[in-house]
Amino acid sequence: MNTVDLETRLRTGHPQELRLWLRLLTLTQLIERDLRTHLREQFDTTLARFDLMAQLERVPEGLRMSDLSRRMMVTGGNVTSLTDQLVAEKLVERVAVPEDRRARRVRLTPEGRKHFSAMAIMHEDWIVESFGILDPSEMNTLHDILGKVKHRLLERSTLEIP
Amino acid sequence: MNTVDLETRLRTGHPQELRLWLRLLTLTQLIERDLRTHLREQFDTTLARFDLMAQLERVPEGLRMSDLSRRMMVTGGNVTSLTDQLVAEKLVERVAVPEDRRARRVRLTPEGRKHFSAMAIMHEDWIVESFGILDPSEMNTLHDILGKVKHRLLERSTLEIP
DNA sequence: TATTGTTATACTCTATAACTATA
DNA sequence: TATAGTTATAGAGTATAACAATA
Repeated sequence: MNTVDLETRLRTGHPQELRLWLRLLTLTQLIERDLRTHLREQFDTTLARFDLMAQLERVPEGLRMSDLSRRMMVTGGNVTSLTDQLVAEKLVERVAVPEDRRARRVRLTPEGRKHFSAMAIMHEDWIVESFGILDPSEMNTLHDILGKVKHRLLERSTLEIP
Repeated sequence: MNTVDLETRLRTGHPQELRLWLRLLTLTQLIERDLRTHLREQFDTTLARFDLMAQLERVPEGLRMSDLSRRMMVTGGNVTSLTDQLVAEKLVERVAVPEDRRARRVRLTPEGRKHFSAMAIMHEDWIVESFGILDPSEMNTLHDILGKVKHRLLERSTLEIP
């Protein structure tokens, strides 16, 4: 790909925040595209399905549809659709919730867990490779500063909900 | 490929790069969703159309379809489609390129320029608001560190093109 | 009545590939 | 032959709204 990109149009006169945002957006798009390609070519899956499985990975008993929806920040209908696909692939299963007969929990099958582990290792490698130019202190700094922005945005949207 | 056994790898916890990536992705998604909502509600447009107009803003004579494609990092068919929409709204226009009768240049119409200015002001405000919690030196640091990663990724993908 | 999850639908964004008209 | 742009199509991702079952 060429080095001309979204940022090119910016010269002077734009606030620092805007330059920062465009850099953030460009970088995220670059990495995300890479990940999608890798996931499709090597595991015939998508980022959304991978993310759903990642949510389930450390919760052996599974998560409710509503939990998945909240954690993945997408609406319920989408979680149903993604779950249907993964059920068809026998990678996750829906189980009843005794306390609430409306709800269902979704959890990885043994096969799904195994499959996810293989994907996760590759995924980590791709990510490590992407950020490989940074030293640990730079990564820490980045993580912390991004955290400040993220937490403020989350606070704000929570306040707007009522 | 990786021959480290699955369990060993999983027990060591997630690398710093992965935590960093998830934070970057979440934050970008939060801001992007916000922007899309604002652009739809207040200007009845999309981020892709906004981006296309932003590319044209500082190039009064316009850009070729191929330039737009490269700068926006999307394939040509998409640029044609986005341009069609903006032409229908009378915000951009296609003009002939005398030196090459296959090519066309796309440029903002006077109306498009005026409309874009209004959007750009609001857009900047939303972005400034999003990053408002950071002080200038933090923004600088962020910008620089992100730049290192971005430029490395771009170099890498450029090398892969031939 | 409110909530959990499902179904149905529609739109945006994107890639791929076949096509045309020039070069 | 190669390039610029278009057309057609498909799939991912998402939101909205109406709905059924249960609380």
